[in-house]
Amino acid sequence: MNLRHADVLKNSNLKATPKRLALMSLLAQASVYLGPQEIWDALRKEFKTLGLPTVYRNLEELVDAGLVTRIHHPNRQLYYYLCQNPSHHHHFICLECGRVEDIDFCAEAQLAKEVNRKHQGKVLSHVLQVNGLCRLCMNGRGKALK
Amino acid sequence: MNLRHADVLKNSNLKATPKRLALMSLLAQASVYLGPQEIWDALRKEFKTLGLPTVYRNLEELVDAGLVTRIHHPNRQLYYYLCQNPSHHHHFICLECGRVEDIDFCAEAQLAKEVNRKHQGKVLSHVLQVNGLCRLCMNGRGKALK
DNA sequence: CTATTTGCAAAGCATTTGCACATTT
DNA sequence: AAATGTGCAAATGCTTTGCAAATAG
Repeated sequence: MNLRHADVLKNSNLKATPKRLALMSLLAQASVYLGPQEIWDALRKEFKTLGLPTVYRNLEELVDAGLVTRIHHPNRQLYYYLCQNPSHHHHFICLECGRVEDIDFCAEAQLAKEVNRKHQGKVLSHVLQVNGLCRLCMNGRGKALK
Repeated sequence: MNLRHADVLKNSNLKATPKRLALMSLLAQASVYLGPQEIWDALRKEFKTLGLPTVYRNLEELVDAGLVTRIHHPNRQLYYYLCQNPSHHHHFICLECGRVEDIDFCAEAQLAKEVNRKHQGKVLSHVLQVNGLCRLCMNGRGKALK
C-alpha cells in the first residue's frame, strides 16, 4: 500500500517523505473530500511539528502531478481527494453536512458535441457538481462537517 | 429596462438605489461572467465614491434574491452573472482568457436518476463546469481577462 | 553531496465587518 | 421618520512565500 504510494511519487519526481506518504494514505482512506485544515488536524496527531503550509504545498504538488483532485465547495473552500481521471470529476455535494461523493454518470460525448457546435471551443476537462441532500441528512442522521 | 430592474428589486424587498441599478444593468449587458473587481472598476467610472464592499454586498444580496448567479472559477475567484434559473448553471470556462459562457446542454433527468439510484440523495441544484479553450484563444485572438 | 522538502514567521489578497452617515420609501 | 444602503477603515481567514535548517535519494 505505502509501497505503491512511494512508487507513484517516484514516477512524478516527488520524494517519498513520511509526511507525504501519510497524506496520501489519509486521502486514500477518506470517503469524503477533505480540506487542508482537516488534513492538517488529522496528520498532526502523528507528526507534531507538521506545518500547515506543508499540507498546502503537498496537496498542490499532488494536484499538479495529477494524483489528487481539487474541487471548489459551495462554502468557498478547497477540498481534495485522491482521484484517477483528473479531467473527469463529478461530485455530489451535500449542502447540509458538506459530504462529497463521486458520481459515475457522465455525458461527455454529448457535452463535447454541444460545445463544439455552439461555442466552437475545445473541451479540456469538465466538472459536474450536484448540490443536494445526502441520504443521511435526508433522514436527519447527517453530521455537519462544517 | 431600468424600470424592469427597479420592479424586480422591489419584489425582492431591495431598494432601487442608483448604484444597484447600475450594477444590474452592467450584469445584464455583460456577455461574460464578471468578478467584483472588474465590476467595481466599471462602475467607478460613473460613481466616483463607490466602495468595493458595496459591490460585494450588492452581489451577494442579488445572489440571495436569486437574481444573480455566482460561480467558482478555477482561478479561485468568484464571478457573477445575471441569470434565470438558479438551480441550473452550465458554464464553459476558457482556461486561457477566463471567459465564461453559458452552456445549454443539460442531462438533468439522467443525473437525478443516477443520484437517486446510487447515492439515494436528493438533487437540489447542479453546476456543470466545462474547462477548455474558447474559439478566440484557439485562434490566438483571445485577450486574457486575468 | 545535491536537490527537495519542511517549519516558522510573515506576507498576500480576496472578502467581510463595524459603524457613522446618507439615501430610499 | 423608519428601514435600508453606503463609504471608509480595519479585520478576517484562507492561502502563499521567503529563507534557513533538515531530509531523501
